[in-house]
Amino acid sequence: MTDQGNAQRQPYSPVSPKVDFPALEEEILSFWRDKSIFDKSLELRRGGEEYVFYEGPPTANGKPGSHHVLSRIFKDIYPRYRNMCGYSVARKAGWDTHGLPVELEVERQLGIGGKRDIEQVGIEKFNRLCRESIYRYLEDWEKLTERIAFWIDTSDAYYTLDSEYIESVWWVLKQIWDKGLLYHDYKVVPYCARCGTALSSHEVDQGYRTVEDPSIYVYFPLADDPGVSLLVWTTTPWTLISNVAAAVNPQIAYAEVEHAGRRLIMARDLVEKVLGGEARIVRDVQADELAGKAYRPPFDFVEPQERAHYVVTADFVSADEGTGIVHIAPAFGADDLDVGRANGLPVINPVDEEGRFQAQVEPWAGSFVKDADPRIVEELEGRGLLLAAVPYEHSYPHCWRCDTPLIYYAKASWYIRTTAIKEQLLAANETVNWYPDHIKHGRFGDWLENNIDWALSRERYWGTPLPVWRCDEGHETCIGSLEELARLSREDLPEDLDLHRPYIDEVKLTCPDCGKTMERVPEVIDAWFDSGSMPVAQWHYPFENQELFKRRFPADFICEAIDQTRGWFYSLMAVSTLLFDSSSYRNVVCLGHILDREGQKMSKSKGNVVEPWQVLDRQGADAFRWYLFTVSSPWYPRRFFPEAIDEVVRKFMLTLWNTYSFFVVYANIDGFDPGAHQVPACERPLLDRWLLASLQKLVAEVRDGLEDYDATTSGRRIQEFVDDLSNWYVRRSRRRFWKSEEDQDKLSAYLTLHETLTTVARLLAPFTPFISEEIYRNLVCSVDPDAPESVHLCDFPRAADELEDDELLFQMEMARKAVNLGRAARNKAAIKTRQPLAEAIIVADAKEQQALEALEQLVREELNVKQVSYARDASSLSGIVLKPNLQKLGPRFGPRRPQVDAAIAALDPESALRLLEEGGSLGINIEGSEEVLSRDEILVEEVEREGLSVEQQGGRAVAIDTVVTDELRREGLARELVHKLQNMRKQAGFEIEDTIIACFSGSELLLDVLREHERFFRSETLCEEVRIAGECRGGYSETLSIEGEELSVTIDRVSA
RNA sequence: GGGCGUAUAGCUCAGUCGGUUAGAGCGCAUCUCUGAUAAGGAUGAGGUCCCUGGUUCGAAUCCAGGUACGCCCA
Repeated sequence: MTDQGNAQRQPYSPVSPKVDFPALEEEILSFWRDKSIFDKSLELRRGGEEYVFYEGPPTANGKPGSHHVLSRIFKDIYPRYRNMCGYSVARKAGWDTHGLPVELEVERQLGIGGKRDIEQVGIEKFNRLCRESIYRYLEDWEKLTERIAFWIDTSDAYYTLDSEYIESVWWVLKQIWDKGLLYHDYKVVPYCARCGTALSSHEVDQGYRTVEDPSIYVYFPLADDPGVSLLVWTTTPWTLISNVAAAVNPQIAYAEVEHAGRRLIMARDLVEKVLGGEARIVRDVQADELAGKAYRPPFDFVEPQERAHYVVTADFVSADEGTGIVHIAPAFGADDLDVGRANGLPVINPVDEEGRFQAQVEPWAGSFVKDADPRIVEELEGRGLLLAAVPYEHSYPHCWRCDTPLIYYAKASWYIRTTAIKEQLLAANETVNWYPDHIKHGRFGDWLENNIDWALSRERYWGTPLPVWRCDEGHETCIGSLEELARLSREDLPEDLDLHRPYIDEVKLTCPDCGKTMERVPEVIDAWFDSGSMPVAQWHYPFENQELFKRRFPADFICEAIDQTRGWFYSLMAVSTLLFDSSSYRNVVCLGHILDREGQKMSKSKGNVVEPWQVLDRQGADAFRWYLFTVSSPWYPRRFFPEAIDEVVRKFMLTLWNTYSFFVVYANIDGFDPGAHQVPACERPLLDRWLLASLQKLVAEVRDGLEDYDATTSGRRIQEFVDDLSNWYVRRSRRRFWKSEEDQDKLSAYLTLHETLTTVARLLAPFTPFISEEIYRNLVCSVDPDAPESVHLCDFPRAADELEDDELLFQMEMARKAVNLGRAARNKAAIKTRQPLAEAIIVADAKEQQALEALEQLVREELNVKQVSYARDASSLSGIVLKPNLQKLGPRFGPRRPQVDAAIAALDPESALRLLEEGGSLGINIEGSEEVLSRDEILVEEVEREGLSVEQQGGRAVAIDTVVTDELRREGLARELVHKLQNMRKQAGFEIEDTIIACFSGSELLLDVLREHERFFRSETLCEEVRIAGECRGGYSETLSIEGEELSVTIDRVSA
């Protein structure tokens, strides 16, 4: 260590207390880039135990938002932590590139809508545009990913559109096919006529809206008795054209009713609700009696091929609403199709794939079915078949992208029979740790319990083609590899065959069964199947990387938002259970959503979206990360707005930064090099040992938290520690760094603070990778050329047992509590801390007293008292006064009462009270006569003892002696002078280490104080010379006013 | 319509097994400390612990029903 004042060797880069975090982060980003730190961090741990992370591929179909920052930083922190713990943690990025959202983006771009338009454009061009659209947004994603320091290898990303990826997905499907679990069947599905595709259930639910539809009551006259009609209710008039039956429930009681000159049949319980009071019940009717009865259908555009238009029975018919008789159109309802199958009813479907009536429905041919509703209603009314039409408000699904009302439509689709592996799925789920754990048997477990077959196919263009080929004979084959495709192909495959449509559709196969030509079925598959296949497909398994796959299956950790329970969390588990009868992940963190300031969901349409760049450019990525890690449990929905981050910056980032900058400022002044000195921890002062003990506890707690995927608790603990570090350790130690002697005490302080800051930097590395890198590089790399060049190449700290010291932690806790109470007592007495006082009395039991005695000097300094003494209980700190109970004594003594008052006041309150409480009699002398007072004639009031100020809380108490003697006052004035001079130095713009000359004139009292405390004054203010009433030339002058005394002061720097 | 989750100070959040006067930070007011700090300390104002009912000696906490918001499903 060099002598202060000598030529300085500054070991560290100077640090400004003012810091621009975003600019700092940009510098660090380029350091990471230049030195390939991420790659080095992977290389460093190669060969270590694998910790496997799977990236759930985001759909790069738009710019990333704040919620993506949330998921990406949580995906970042645990792998970073494991990497620092020595695990080998590969981080392969991935992109979900297929699916309807991409197609819609391109449709918008082209200004077209619907499948017919797309086919006019041409599938080739359309799919090319889809591919380009993905790459356009990828750049935004990669930029954000780098900026928030999500370390993931985007250069080695998997893309679901790659041929290798598709080949693996085909292989997966082939496995399922071979198990007989892939099948083709008609089902009624929610269908968007505009997009020309069925929607999966998770797509459907995104578009429910409350709308008003017509609901109508229609007469179905009985064929053999047209005077009597079934009364049928429906909210989809357009489906009446496809009506083939009417269903009744055997459990419901029906009745024949007379109403407005007609005879009607309907559920008995609904008569009044539907028809009102005018209806008259003619007779009860059993459902059995109705079954089989034929009726006249409302429309006859289509001639049914099988027997139709009669009453059937079905359990799903309810008497909650409508009429208890349900019209059946198997083409347009799931229940209807089931009933139709059970009764051999025909499927009448005069609606094309765009949702328009076909030519045979002459009056409305070409109309979208729902648009035809009003005209259908008019027609029915005109023919006297309509009882009533009333507007009906209900929640109806709309296409989540184009907002077209969905229709339920019988379509042939491909399914995976996941219901066949339900037990295996449930068993696989048992092996998974869910965070939060209620998801496991709650939302996710329930979903598995109620599993339905996976509707796999989509009648679209931009997706992984379904690898099933079919010949005219109806033979089908599923292709599981390119090799197999080439083998069965009638022609040689082009070298660089694009496996997407339309190219794949041109590949014709030879049927292995009959030798005829096979063509591919037209469907592509659900994009969720792509992402669910990533454990194998990302490695092009099983065609390559068999070993790698084995090592990296299943994942130790995945992380997505809560909405993925039915999305990726499910598709991953379903695929791996189908293939390997195992879950593909062991731990899953399930994040909540980000809401706006009002707790409302962020959405473009509400305009309440917070753009991540707003935060990144202004407050920085570390602040953003720290906020999201620590503000609340990640699985709770959290409210978010940019100002919320300001607090994090002030409270945490700047506190840490200033502690760091404090160290650098003084270490540079002293040329402190940690490598050149050693003071064993056990020989360091108490405060240092306390900080180190406290740090060990922190390290252990942070590790525990991160092991348990709880970054929030770990982060909050670090924040508390940094607060203690800055506002207790550094504040308490300030003069140790600042003093001019260079002894073991000063060295200990430097060593302790250096060790602590570098440990905290390593602890923080997974949380806030930028600021920890800055601190580490400046504090470690500057002085140790052999140290790793980045904090991210360091080992995560381990608690050092030998530094732990629970007793010391307890002692400090006691001391800090005593100090807090003592300060409060000062405050109450309005005596500023700068004024020294004689004594503080602390109430403590024997154990606490022992603890306090160990830290007594610290307590004395903090409270600025000359002496600390102890008391066992608080009663000794306060006094009591006895007062006459006027209500009792007034009547008793009358006019003599003032003398009674005086006599009571003259008593020694403590002993008098003791006497009374022990049952003795208290005698007083009133004008010569002895009077005895009882306990209830006396009131006891507690008062503060003269000359003491007491503060207590929860059984603890501290009193301070408030008597300021002249000597104490003069000492206080000396400190006041020092304080003012320090402010002057700051005002004058002097450097911390500048020495000065000071000249004074004015108040004799203050000049006296100055003479008396000159040594103290000079050492505190680095003043080489005090000139009283002397001449000062130049420099900086002020006239100080201290307690009404005026003093002119001039200070000047002593040139070096 | 059903399932899951959330609701505590103006704001952001803690609150252990049901147990004393429900806490912290921010913000506000008053005071105070300070040659690292954009900071620190003290005090104060600020609470229908979402509502209703129940269990209990005792409920923010447990139970039932509701409300609002979010997610999932229909």
